[in-house]
Amino acid sequence: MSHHDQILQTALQRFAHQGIAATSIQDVADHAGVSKASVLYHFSSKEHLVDEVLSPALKALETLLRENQGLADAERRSSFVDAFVNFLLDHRLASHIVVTHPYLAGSIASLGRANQLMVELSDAVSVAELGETERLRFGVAVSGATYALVSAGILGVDNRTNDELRPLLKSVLRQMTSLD
Amino acid sequence: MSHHDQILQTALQRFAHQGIAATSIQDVADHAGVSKASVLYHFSSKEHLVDEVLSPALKALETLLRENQGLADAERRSSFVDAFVNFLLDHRLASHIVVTHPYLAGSIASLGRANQLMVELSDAVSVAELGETERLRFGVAVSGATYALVSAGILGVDNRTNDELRPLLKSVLRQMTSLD
DNA sequence: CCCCAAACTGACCATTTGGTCAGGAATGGC
DNA sequence: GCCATTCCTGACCAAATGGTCAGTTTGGGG
Repeated sequence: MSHHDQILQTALQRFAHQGIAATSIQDVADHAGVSKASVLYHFSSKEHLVDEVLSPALKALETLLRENQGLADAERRSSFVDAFVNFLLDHRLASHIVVTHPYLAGSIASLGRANQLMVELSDAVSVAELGETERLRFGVAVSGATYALVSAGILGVDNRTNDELRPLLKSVLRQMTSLD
Repeated sequence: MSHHDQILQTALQRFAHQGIAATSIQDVADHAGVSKASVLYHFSSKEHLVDEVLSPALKALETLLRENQGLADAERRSSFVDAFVNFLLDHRLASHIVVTHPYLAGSIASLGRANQLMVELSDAVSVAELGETERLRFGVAVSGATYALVSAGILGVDNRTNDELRPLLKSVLRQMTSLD
């Protein structure tokens, strides 16, 4: 693997494991086996490094949102639940980073964008015909799935493989959002 | 208000608003209107300051856990849901801090303790008689409520007062955990 | 009024941070 | 073999951080 990609992958793990603020460029460099100056050669600043790290997850989230506009009927909400679970499982570390850094949204572009997408996502869910209770239920289910997957150990769930987890989580979310 | 309490209250807000790592002692001092040395006079280190800030929420969580041992039957789970919603609404900022700083659990005692309590809490929920699906559903509901309340704006929910939110959230959680 | 302990502070320190820069390897096209 | 471009690094810098300390202010009890 190229140094470029090695740094990206290491940074993803370090940011998710220690938090962005507590992860210095030096720390990323050490764990990636390169010099600190090399990290800054490939990614001109720490902020750009975070942006590149989150980029794949952001693209996936944008696609998910584009393809699930207006979840008016139960059928579309059902397909949305499936797609969202897939997204979470495919981008667990990136989701962890986004969820645990709401306060950096103002200073790091990609985190701001991620939060914006989450708002759009909740808007898409909050179509008028759903009542207040139903909206809250849907929101709690979606954010619950996010947090449950993202937080280590709390549910004793993270020692499962993605493939074990996928159908279980989809089933639970369908029940909770009254899709079954 | 005494300087001591003024610093505590300011620190709670700053930690929740900016994250612990990104909030310097100087920052807390400035916003509290005291000197940095004064902060370190009252709380001998940043770590101790965090501990004191989280202390009331931790005590409340310990009480909640003690009074809801073994949620074997539906009745007890019902009272647990109510108590947990009350806890979240009474300690929103502290919950925010705990939820967004899982990676500091190893270096800050109170955050470690908070995570430990969350594990105990999920253990208490995971009684044997509940099936795998039910456990996951209960966990998603609880963590969903946590995250929904804690994350600003995502659900458009945080401009409500606690008193508006309390019955709504309790109702939703009861539905989701099949208590109604 | 005096005194002493508690409260508070400015100055200071070692360390770490994000970032710059000038220069040294490596690499591929000619 | 040579050259240019890309890759990579050690040395360096200004700023900020957590924390110490010696000393000043403050306020209540005798």
